[in-house]
Amino acid sequence: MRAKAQTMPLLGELELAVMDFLWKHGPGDVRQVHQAIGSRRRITSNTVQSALKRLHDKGLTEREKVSHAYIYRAACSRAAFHTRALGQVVGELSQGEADAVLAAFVDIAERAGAEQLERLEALVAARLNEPGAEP
Amino acid sequence: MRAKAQTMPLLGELELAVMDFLWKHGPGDVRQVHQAIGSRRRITSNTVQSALKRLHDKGLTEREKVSHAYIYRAACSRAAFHTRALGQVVGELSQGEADAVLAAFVDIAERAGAEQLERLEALVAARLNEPGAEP
DNA sequence: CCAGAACTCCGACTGGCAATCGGTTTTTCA
DNA sequence: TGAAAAACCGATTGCCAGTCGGAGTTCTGG
Repeated sequence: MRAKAQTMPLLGELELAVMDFLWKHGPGDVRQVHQAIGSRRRITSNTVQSALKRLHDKGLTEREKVSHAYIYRAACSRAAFHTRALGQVVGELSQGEADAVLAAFVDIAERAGAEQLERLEALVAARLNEPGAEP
Repeated sequence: MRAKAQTMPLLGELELAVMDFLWKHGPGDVRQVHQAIGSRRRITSNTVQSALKRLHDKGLTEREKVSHAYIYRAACSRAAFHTRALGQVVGELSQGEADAVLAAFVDIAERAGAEQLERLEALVAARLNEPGAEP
């Protein structure tokens, strides 16, 4: 029964919320993360800790033991994560149909507003002009 | 235990293969699909039928009973599906960070080759010039 | 020095989904 | 009418996220 094996980079909702917190507010311990996103969900800090742990197992967070508690921080930037996640989905979709994926993305950008299309245009232009450069 | 609830458009590997077949070769019955993608995987046609059925439950295939057998066909174009799937992932990722997603996508396009970047540029330009128009 | 607070770890359970079949019923048609 | 082809149903397996409870571990203040 294969399927989700190579699908590692996709996260659950709580996991994503946790990463979001780390990206927005920087490193934090379980208490802080739970305070920020866990308490309003009515979940125990244990649940938050499990999420942090799973994220750590997946290599998405790094941690450092400060006294007796771990301080977690995102192991990659939001941008890098986006690239990985999108890349994965795109890879699954574009079985030799790269064009279709490009078109689909442009659709989405357009739907998000004309200004997004313009931003996209600018980004592409920038890349075309100067190759090489990553986060 | 929420999480994958709104994540409907994401498919398993077999399901994706089945959709791929339908997009490439047009409508087909269980036998044909199994012949094409199931036999080389050493799975019974029952398994293929289950996949087709699940896809039908999800609204991704439509079917018509021809004599006693169903003829399945994709309920949406590959492009539409790509747009939905990508849109979903993008939506999950871009919690107010639309820009980052755009940049990530450009990264991917670039990684796929400079010609992809140029295609992307062309697509964007086309959209900017004439708004409105879809398959 | 020690009790209790603050943490971490581990394991269990639930719910859900894809894959995969086997067995049963229904439909065809020679 | 009876065998063959199909559809349908339901069970099983594996995996994963979410959620805790409880059992150790480490501080820390009195």
